[in-house]
Amino acid sequence: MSWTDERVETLKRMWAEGQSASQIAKELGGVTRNAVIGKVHRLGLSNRAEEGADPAPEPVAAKPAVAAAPAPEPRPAAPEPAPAPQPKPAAAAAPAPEPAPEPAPQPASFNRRPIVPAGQPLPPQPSANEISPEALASVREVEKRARKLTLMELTERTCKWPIGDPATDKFWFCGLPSMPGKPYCEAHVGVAFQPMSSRRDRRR
DNA sequence: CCCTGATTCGC
DNA sequence: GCGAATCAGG
Repeated sequence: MSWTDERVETLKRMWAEGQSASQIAKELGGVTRNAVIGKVHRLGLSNRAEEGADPAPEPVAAKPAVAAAPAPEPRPAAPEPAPAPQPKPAAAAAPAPEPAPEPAPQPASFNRRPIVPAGQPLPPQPSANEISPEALASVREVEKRARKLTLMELTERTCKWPIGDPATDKFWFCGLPSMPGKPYCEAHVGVAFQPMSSRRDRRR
């Protein structure tokens, strides 16, 4: 495999999106993460910091709150890392039809209903059970940081907790590092595997 | 161990 | 220019 313009484009885009070298390598295929990193350096885009903006520390979170209610910040607007609107540098004479990937417009006749996959491989949703407030808060927090992987992107070590409605585009898998030997990340393990007890003492 | 990026250096 | 091997770290 060689670094064609197209592949370099993908590399640039994904790197700008903050994807890891290994993820990019996986996407491109035929190259290792080393190759990707090497290319990144040769292209001189090693430094992901674009502007002289603040160093913006990584959103360190995820610790399931040991003491004191976490009181999760009501962060209303999901920042959505959608960067790089691809500044088109004035394409000269080219008409450039631009394929425009329209995301399947729903016909008005489309009847939406609360379809639930019925399959039982899906883990219990947080709302379906009594979850400890800590675990719940942790899950909410972690879902904001989900890597939003597709089914194909899951590996043995990525959290397979589904997020969103499978019937819509708003569906993905958590994708954060899973606990060794478990299918989910720490937060989701917390809500997936319950001791099952809470309602045991319902006295008659 | 799993993963990350950074660097070196023979090709 | 390329990228495996290696280094340095989380």
